Amino acid sequence: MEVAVKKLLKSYHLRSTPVRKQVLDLFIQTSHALGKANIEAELDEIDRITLYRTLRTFEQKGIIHQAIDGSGKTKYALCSHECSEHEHHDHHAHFYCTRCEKTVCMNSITVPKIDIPDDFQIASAQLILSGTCKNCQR
Amino acid sequence: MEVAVKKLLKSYHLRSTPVRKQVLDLFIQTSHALGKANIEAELDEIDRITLYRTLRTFEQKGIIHQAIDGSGKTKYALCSHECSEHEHHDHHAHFYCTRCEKTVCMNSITVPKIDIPDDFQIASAQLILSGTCKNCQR
DNA sequence: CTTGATTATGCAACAATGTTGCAGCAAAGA
DNA sequence: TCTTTGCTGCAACATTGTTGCATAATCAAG
Repeated sequence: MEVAVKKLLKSYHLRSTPVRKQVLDLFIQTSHALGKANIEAELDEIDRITLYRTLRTFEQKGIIHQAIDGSGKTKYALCSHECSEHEHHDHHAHFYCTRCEKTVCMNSITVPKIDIPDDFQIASAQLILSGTCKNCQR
Repeated sequence: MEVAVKKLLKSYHLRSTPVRKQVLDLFIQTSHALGKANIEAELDEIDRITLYRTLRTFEQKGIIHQAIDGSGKTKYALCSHECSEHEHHDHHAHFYCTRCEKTVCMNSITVPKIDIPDDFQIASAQLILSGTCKNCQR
């Protein structure tokens, strides 16, 4: 897997550095979206600023996307394969569990077609769902 | 109008203070959502912490709601009349213009019914649209 | 109109997050 | 191995979020 991550980075024209490999690997192994605090907790000793820039770079390259969930914290999740540097395709829903505070991408749910006044040009649409997830229900 | 704002505050069981009147008045006169920085710029000399608490209070009482727009900044807008302390009804879309960075509520657009896996209990749903608004198109 | 109970304000202080500049170091290809 | 290019980590600072506390203002009762 070490090799896979390396290849992945290379395919995005990014250098394989320890930080990037760790962060990317963490995203691959995690099923929910991750905030900076989460990542810093998982990867001890990681530099705050380097992480900030790593996430920014990954986002620009289309490796990860922001998972806006209304929690006020910026979270990120792996993009689906159609994302690229030039176009993000994160038009799926994000579900935020208010109990465990985890956010997951729901790739199966895409944002329905919306009827908009002509005055507005829509470039992207996102759907935020919140409630309680399976694990948090009794 | 001075009187109207006062009455409005009273109807929410809030004391009429200069700060609250100013902030509420600003919301009434503004057609788009406002972030803390916007408000501080408009109302010079306003105390940062007081503003923070004022917004929190207004939100709790159902006077304003957060307009999440993916910009990373928390913005607020007036609630429609159906909101109360106990239930927010901000299930309309928010449109974020990436050029002028203004966010507007689109009360006419409600979030469509979504088909969700049984595992999840949805408590609320929000729709974020972004692109360019009328003014920012040439 | 005064007064007293209650609530709001503003300051201090701190945490978390976002952001840039820069010097030194590491990666990738020649 | 060397050189170029890009990444890292530190310093430094801005913005936002948040709580405690003493003082001041509001509002209703008298």
